[in-house]
Amino acid sequence: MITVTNSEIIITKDERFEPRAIFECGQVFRYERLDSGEYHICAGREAALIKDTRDEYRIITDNTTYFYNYFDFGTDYSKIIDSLIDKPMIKQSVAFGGGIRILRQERFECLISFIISANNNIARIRGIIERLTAALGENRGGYYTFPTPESMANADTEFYKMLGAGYRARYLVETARQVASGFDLDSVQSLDTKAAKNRLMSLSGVGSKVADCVLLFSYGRKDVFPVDTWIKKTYCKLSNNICSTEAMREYLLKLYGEYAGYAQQYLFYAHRGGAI
DNA sequence: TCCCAGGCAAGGC
DNA sequence: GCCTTGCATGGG
Repeated sequence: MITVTNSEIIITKDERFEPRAIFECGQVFRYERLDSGEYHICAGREAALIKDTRDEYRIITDNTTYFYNYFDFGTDYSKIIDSLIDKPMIKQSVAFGGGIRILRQERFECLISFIISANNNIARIRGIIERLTAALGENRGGYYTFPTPESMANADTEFYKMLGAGYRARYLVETARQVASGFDLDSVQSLDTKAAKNRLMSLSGVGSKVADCVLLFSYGRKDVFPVDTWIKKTYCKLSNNICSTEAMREYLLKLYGEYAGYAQQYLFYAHRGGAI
């Protein structure tokens, strides 16, 4: 059961909702696990604290409407799992990470985050994003908002190198400037998935994998299948030895169908986490 | 230490 | 079109 008040969202533990799985499955980077086991999460201009009590989780925030949508509480995950569970390779992954929810993230934040993610590791990605928000975000007393396209467009490549972005610095400048000067991220939603992907890939630093992640995590598209190095390593063997990135992506997309994006997250989290 | 990371762009064929 | 190569950085 999910209960919403004006200061918290309460989720009983029989729901598909597991903070550790949701935050540590690699879909998002602006979270912190506190010593208490609570999670502090920043998203766009908002923030929330997720508490774990004996019988329920409580999302403490002054914007419950935002986080109700952010955590995708309008979607029935048990139904999705039911439709996936008999497909190949999925059962153990769901047993491990069945509490994942695919977050509905801010588009620009998600785009920038996954440009930074290219050929990078999660610990470093988090550090770069943290320094980026501290430098260009707005201080809201305890946390920073994600920078606007305009503020990012006004910085130069040297600035992003200073944050540790390395050779991605140029991509960040170019993409921020494209978005700030008229590339309409919202209008991409009206396109079908293939056209939306091509549109996103016209941005600097956005290739097939980053575009899939952005579509999955901030456009609610589930007919995508991001293939990264972990998926590649694991599924070369399990995909009929179809091992080139694009061929594997097509194969797994077709195999899991309309819910491929969910399947991908369950598989990624379980395999990368070493559970399988 | 040395390998590697939620890949991409550019250049060669 | 497909394949190869170079790439900045720091975590483990």
